[in-house]
Amino acid sequence: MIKRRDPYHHGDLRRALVNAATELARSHGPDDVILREVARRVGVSASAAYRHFADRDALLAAVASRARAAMAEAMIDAVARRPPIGDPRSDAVARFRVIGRAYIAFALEEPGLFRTAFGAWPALTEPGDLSPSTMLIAALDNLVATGAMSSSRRVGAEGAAWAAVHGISILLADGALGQVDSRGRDAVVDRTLDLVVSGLVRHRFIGTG
Amino acid sequence: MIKRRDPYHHGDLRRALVNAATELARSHGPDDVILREVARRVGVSASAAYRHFADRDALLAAVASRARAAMAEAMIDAVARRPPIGDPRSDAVARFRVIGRAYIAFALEEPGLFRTAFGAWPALTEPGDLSPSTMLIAALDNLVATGAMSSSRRVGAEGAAWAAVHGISILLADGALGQVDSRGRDAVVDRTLDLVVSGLVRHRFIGTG
DNA sequence: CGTCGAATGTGAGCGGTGTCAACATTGGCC
DNA sequence: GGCCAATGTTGACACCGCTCACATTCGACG
Repeated sequence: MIKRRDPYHHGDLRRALVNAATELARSHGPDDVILREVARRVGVSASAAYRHFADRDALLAAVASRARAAMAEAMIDAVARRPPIGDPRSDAVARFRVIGRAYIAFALEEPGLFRTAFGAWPALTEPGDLSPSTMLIAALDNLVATGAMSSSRRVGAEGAAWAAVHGISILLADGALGQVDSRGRDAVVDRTLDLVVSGLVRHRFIGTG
Repeated sequence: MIKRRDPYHHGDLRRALVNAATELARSHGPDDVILREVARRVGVSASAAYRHFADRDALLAAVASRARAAMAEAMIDAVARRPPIGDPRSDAVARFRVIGRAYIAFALEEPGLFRTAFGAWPALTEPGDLSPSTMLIAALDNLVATGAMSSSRRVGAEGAAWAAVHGISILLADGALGQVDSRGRDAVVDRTLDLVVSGLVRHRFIGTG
C-alpha cells in the first residue's frame, strides 16, 4: 500500500511526533524539545499535536516513557551478552554489576534521553512496562535468590543501590566530577559499583569484575 | 541615608535580581526563573537585567552559585550543632553521616534550589567558595585523618560517596521512589548512608547513628 | 563648581514559543 | 451514499528572551 503525497491524515502521527521529539531530546535534554519544531519536522501544523497530547508535558512524558524502555532494553541486552558461567552466586554479583554498568553507560551515551527519562513529568508508568529501576531491583532479588546477599540486607537496598547508580550517572553526565577521560570514568564507575556491592553482598562472593 | 522613591538607579540591582530569581527558583526549579518576572518583581524593566547578566543562563548561574553556598552552610551548621564527643574515629564517622544527611535534607527542604544548584550552567565556581561536594570530601579526608578509613579505600571515594548522597537526594526530591512518608524517607536515607559508610569505613568504627 | 563620559535604566520591537478556537478534510459505520 | 467523529489547518493571543536606540544619573577631572 503506497502512501499518497501529503495526505491530510498522517496515519500514525502520534508515533511520528514521539519519534521527532525523541530526536530533539537526544541533543541535550527535555528543554530542547520544542513542540512547534517537532511538528515542523513531521511536516504537520503545531496544533495538530494537540489532537494526541494534552500539552507539551504530555509529549515529554511519552518520550520519557520510551526512553526508560530503551534504557531497560539496553540493560537487558548487556546481561544477555554476558551469559552466566560458574558459581551462581558470583554470577549474580557479576550480573548486578553488568546491569549497573549498563545503566550508567546509557546515561553517558544518551545523556539527553537519560535526563528526559527521569524528568518529573506525570508518571505515565504502565504497570507492565519495564523500567531501569525494575532491572536493578530484579538484579538485587537475584542476589538474594542465589544466596549472594542476605535477605536482611535486602530491605531498603533498592533505594540505596539505585541512588548510587543514578547519582554517578548524573554526576558524570553533567560533568560535575570535572573532566575525566574514559579511563577515569571507568574507574569512578567501578569504584561506585564496588561500594554498592561491598555493602550488599556477602564478602566471599564479591568478584573483581 | 534614606532612599528616595523610585530612584532611577536601583543601587544594588544585581543582588536584588539574584534574590528575586532565587525566590522563583525555590518553587520547583530553574525552569521557573523567568527573566521578565524577575525584573517585574524588582520593579525594573526587563532589559535592565542585561546590564548585569549576559543572559538568563548567567543569572541562573549566579542563583546556582548562591544555592550551593547556602547548601554548604546548612551542612556546616549541621556539624556545628552536633559537637564531637568520644572516640575521634567514631566521631569522624558520625560527622560524615551528619554531613550526608544535611546534604539530603537540603535537597528535600529546598528542591527547587537544589535542582538549580546542580544545573549544568557555566561553572562559575570561584576557587575559594565552599560547595556541598567540598564538604563531603572534607568529611572523607577526616575519616582518613582519624584512621576510621584506610587511605587505600580513600581513592576514588569522593565520586562514589557523592554519587550515593546526590542520587538519593534526587530520587527522593523527584518522588521517583514512590510516595513515602517521612519515616520511610528517613529509613531510605539511613540505608543509603549505611551502604556508603560500610563500604568505606573500617568495620569496628561503624556506629549506628 | 561645572561638564562630560561611563554606568545604569527605559521602551519599543523582533522572532520565537505554547496554547486555543474556529474551520476544513477525511475515514468508517449505518 | 450520507453523516459523525476523528484528525488536521489557519490564525490569533499572550508571553518569553534578547537587542537597540534613547534617557538618566553618578563620579571623576578640569
